[in-house]
Amino acid sequence: MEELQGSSALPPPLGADQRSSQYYYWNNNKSDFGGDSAAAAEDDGPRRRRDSMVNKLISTVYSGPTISDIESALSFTGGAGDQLAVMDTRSYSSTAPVVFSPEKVLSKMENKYTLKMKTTTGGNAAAGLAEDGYKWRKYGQKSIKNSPNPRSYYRCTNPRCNAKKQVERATDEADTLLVTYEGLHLHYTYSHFLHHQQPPAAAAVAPPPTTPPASLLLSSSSKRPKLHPRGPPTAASPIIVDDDAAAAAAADLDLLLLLHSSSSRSSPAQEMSSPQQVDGGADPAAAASLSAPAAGSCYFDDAAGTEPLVFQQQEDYLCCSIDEHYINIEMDEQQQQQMTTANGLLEDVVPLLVRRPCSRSRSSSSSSPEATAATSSSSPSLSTSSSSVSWNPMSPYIDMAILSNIF
DNA sequence: CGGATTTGACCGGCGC
DNA sequence: GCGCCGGTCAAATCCG
Ligand SMILES: [Zn+2]
Repeated sequence: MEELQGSSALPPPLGADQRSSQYYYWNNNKSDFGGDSAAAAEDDGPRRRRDSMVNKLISTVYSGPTISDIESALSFTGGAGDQLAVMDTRSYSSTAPVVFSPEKVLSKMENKYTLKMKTTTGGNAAAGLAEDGYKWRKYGQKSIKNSPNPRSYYRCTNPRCNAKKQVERATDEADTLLVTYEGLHLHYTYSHFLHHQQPPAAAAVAPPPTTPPASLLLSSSSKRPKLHPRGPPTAASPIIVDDDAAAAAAADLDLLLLLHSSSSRSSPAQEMSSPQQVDGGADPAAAASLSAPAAGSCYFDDAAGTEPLVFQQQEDYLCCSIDEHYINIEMDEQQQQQMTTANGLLEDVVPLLVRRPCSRSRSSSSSSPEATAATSSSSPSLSTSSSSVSWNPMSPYIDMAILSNIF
């Protein structure tokens, strides 16, 4: 794995292609990143900046889409650009039958978001997992037009999961990786089980009590889907339980579990408020750093809000703020720990968090260094300490849809 | 031997 | 319609 970039060539700064549209696109400014996974090799040097620095850098880098993009994207969902979120929520709402086909839903809308993270190795590496807790199999690598670094493509190894991610190294910062996630995992992370000790099998089979009848929603498409030549995959039908599947899924709890657990932490009622309402004013600049050692910033991929928004999770579990370009998420290590273990992944959780509007604040915290030196063998390892995320506006809706079906 | 990578071919979308 | 490009496939290869 590794290798890659010899990179010498250097890219013009810029700009060459940028499209902003409703798909994804991250920083257009500096257009190169790089990539590849594996963390490999990097590490040297004096690069260990404070996270705030990182955030700063990251922030300066972004120059993507704007509010209009969001709107257009949103309109796609049927809204007029603003509060449609609420509407959507409603429509999906509770009354909906418990039938939903993740495959369908997921395929329908784009669900992508990118994270910028420093390369650091985390403990998961040892377990052979990526920093994000999932296990990925690389299925391709390609060099990108104006980027010196190649982009690698990974797919979740879980047979019934079609989550994908692409990784490239940031152009200028060797220690920064841009990871774009696409699709939600239909299962818990492996680390989740690991942390719960107990044989995975046992854990998998015995979902937490609080769990809704998630088992009923397991995808019936057990392992077949993957590794199979392009067959009419979409034949997806409502999901039905399939004991088989359940059994097979060692680490395969349903997505629902994940969503449920994370959402349970906040008042559902609040969820109804419009997720992306824009409120003018607010100076992003005013940032109060919380006592969060770790912070990450996220920005919309295709849609960068122009107005600062801030969302905060209720139990002060997390705090997110969105300024012109990104959403900053703050949490301490403990929280991160929880997020990545008990609740699934940051990756999955983020979209949910964003749905909770709240007070505004900005982040700028520094995090504790903590990096472990290990090197992971599988997929790139990233540090959880700081990351910026950007996702397509659409993604929240997916969650919403699913959630509402649950509640 | 099985699973993960590597890597060039293949393909579909898009802009010209 | 053509060619550029990013994303995937898949055969060959690597590795434990
Ligand atoms: Zn997965």
